[in-house]
Amino acid sequence: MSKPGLPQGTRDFGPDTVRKRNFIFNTIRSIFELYGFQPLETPAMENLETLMGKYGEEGDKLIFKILNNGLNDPKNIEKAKAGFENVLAGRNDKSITERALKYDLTIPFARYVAMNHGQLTYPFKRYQIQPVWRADRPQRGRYREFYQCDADVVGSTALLNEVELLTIYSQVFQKLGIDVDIRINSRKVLSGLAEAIEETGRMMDITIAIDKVDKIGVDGVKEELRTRGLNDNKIDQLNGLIFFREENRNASNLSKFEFIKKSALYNKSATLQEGVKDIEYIITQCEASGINNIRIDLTIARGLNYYTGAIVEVTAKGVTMSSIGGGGRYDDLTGLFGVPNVPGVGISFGVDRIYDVMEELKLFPKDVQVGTRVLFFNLGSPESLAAYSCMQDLRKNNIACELFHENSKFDKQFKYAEKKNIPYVIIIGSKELAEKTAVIKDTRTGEQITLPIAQVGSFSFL
RNA sequence: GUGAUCAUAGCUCAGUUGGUUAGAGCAUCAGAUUGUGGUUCUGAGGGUCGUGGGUUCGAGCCCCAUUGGUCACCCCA
Repeated sequence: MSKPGLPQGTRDFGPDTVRKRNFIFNTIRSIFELYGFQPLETPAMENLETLMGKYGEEGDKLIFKILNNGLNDPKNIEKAKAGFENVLAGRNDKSITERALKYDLTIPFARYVAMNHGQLTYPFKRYQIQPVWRADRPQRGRYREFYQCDADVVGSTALLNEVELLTIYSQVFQKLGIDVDIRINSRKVLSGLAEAIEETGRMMDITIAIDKVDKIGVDGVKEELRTRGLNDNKIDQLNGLIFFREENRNASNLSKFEFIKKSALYNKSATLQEGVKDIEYIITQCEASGINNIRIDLTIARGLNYYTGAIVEVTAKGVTMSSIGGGGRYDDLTGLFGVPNVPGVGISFGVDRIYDVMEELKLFPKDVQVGTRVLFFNLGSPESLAAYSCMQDLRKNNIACELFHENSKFDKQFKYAEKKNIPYVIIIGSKELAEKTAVIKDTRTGEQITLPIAQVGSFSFL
């Protein structure tokens, strides 16, 4: 038997980590609930065909496929061999695999909406907190199993939904203490730009290229556009807007809008105008309610295929970590599953990256580590029986406590309390037992008081 | 999927051009100290050097493969 291990890109979470993660989950969940979203859960696996083709070419490659059972059954072997040839040719084959681990929460949600659209009350607002899996090569901030926390609204085209979702972003990150940039763009703007330079078919090429401006700079983007088949004339037309980002990074949103509207391309595409107006509305509304960390950014693209309207991406300031949240509007996601005309918009929180950011910036409050509030010392048989009954009284009052498992030295029992970050110890020894008292000690301050045992239950362990 | 880099005690790491029984700090356990901890002192346990091959008289060190971590690309939460 060799040493046990974990599959690449997966992790165990110890007690401390789980508590910190729960702090994030609880924060997000409470805000989702506050805004009227309802919980939903879907299976870890979906039928492969539900997922395929929804995330772009790259996305399809990263879907974890599940091998069918019973391939070695004599009656399946011939079919499996033929199917495997198909797989080797780079295609999927139902005789080999027909299920896969879910890749995100949005597509399974769309599948759910399509299956239940008759029963749902629209607009349907749901939130979902579950793991997803991607067969990516792991690196910083990238895992093969990670949690997403999504909130989506389907059945409404109102931009008010976008405003509300952005408000949720703002509020959650404020509660977590993370200073963030929320960048917004619209697929309409991107496709409008492609339309304006008469390259409608190259919209993805254009967006992928300009999305890299942070990394490779303006000249790099131009080169990338060139290799993706745009001629210099068209690149120059886009150039103004690419430079727009570089040179006016910190300009106000208002001046950015003016800049875009002045652009020669603006009048060439109704889609572009529509996109700009959408964003203008969203930002104006957000700013009106005091949210001022949303910036228009023409270079965010978002890789997922299904977005059609506003798109948004959240990054943390002060750390080198890619986006910790993202989302956008999709006009017809359920159409892929046979139910047309159900528009939606949603956001996602990447809990694992949020965790990494909070760890790096030391943003977790100290008290998330407190589980047990009171440790009863074990000082012998009759003493521990008295302690046990006192402890049960506290537990009835909802105070988490435990009795040290054996009669060990004081030193050892104190160290246990210290390690587990337990704020109070209660000492009932032979002297206290005789006097029917207990010593309550605050391990943080070292202060201690002696109380009659009967009064311990009414002590406030803060 | 492509490329780079790393892997030595529970943790963080030393380990010289390949040379005898592989070290330190922290942690753990025991004792100095049998009712008030986090200090100090003394001692102890713990590693077939990620795994599998190879070169060599001899490998923690060199070579190949493999697994895992990290980083970049691709892409993304």
